[in-house]
Amino acid sequence: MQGQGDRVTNLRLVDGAAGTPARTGSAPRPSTRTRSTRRRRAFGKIAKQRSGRYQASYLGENGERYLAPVTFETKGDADAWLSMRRAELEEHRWRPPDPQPAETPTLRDYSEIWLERRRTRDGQPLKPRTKDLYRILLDKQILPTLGDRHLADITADDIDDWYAMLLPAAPTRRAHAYSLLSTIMRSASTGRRPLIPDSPCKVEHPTVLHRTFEPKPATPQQIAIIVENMPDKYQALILLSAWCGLRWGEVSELRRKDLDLASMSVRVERAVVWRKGEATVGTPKSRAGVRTIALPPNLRPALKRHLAEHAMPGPDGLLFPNATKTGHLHVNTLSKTYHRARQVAGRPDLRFHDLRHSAATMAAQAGATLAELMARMGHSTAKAALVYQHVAEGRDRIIADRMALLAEPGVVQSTGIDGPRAET
DNA sequence: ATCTGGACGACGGCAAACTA
DNA sequence: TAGTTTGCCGTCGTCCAGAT
Repeated sequence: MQGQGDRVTNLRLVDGAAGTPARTGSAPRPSTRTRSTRRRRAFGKIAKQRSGRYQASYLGENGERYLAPVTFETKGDADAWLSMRRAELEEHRWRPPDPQPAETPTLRDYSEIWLERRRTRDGQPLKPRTKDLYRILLDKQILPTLGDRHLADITADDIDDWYAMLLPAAPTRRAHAYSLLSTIMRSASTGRRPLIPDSPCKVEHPTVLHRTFEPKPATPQQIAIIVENMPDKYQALILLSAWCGLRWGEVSELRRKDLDLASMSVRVERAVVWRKGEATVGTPKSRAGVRTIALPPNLRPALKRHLAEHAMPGPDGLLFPNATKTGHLHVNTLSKTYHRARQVAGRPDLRFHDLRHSAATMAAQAGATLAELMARMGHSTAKAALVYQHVAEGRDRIIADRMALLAEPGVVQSTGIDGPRAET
């Protein structure tokens, strides 16, 4: 049904296609040639373009002239296409082509290519997790509703309706889906050869409102209780997460060579990502994630014991291998024991990642400057680190109290803060 | 034979972090 | 700041080994 031709009113679009190869999903490619090319044409017209390609047109039942949606490489191909239209007319199968331009690909076709070719701003392919997410968003949220629509047919109203239909109960997913569709449509409307004049994604305030992030750090006492209640082989892992702020992907990729008990430091230069049951070692989340962190001396005995009893052998031996000692530890492995341990510590709300927040808060309370905190946590922007500085602002009270001591020597005041010190 | 708990994979969901 | 990219969390289900 598609590909019979377009009204002359769509001439501009057709002209735009002249000189370019036939677009996908357009006219069926004729495979046969007719013998009538030398005779005067009884049906339709074939015009040679400046590009050297051939453009076919014919009169429909309604007397209106229709152009083939693509130009042809040879005159024979154009002729064959006309023969097919002629047969349709003679057998009364002919229908006027869809008034909407049909030569833009469907959203499904376009997004498949888009996903394969997409590069981040620095020219890298998408990370596997991101590609997985986009795949799911396309398959579950976007394509079932809009996949068969041609790009040029999708209106802002369609997008509004689709957006309204998405489950508001899952705001993040909804925002992601919209954001992805918006990006794809923008790609289609820009570049060297835009397929549509403008992106139809016009939803106002589509993105989820960012909540203010409030870390609820654990105290050193709570951390100690959690550690005590973890199986022996995971205790050092909790300590490193809670005191050095390592992310899960970072701590589970640590190897013997990364840990230096002589200088009491740990080197973070790799992270592991799980995808479809497979662990992949890559770079940390950000470039600033590569760092060396000084270890609080209080961790030494536990780390030493861990190296002796649980880590895999050799400099490349994983510090925290899986049960069979054949590979990386899966995050879910810890969940049950960790949940039990945090319950005992009276902190059922403390997620594993909050251990990292605890480390940052303690570092800030111990007097780390913004730059020191960023380096320690592997933050590349100040935004995240500032949160912890804010949390530790009680330090200002201490400073003020101590300043008062300077004025009144001999008067001892409580600081009111029993905050942790990195050197304890 | 049944139960229990550890390990871990899949998946839906949210938040953190980065960048223009 | 908005938009984009990436990682983490909780839950459910399955498999398996050891205990009852």
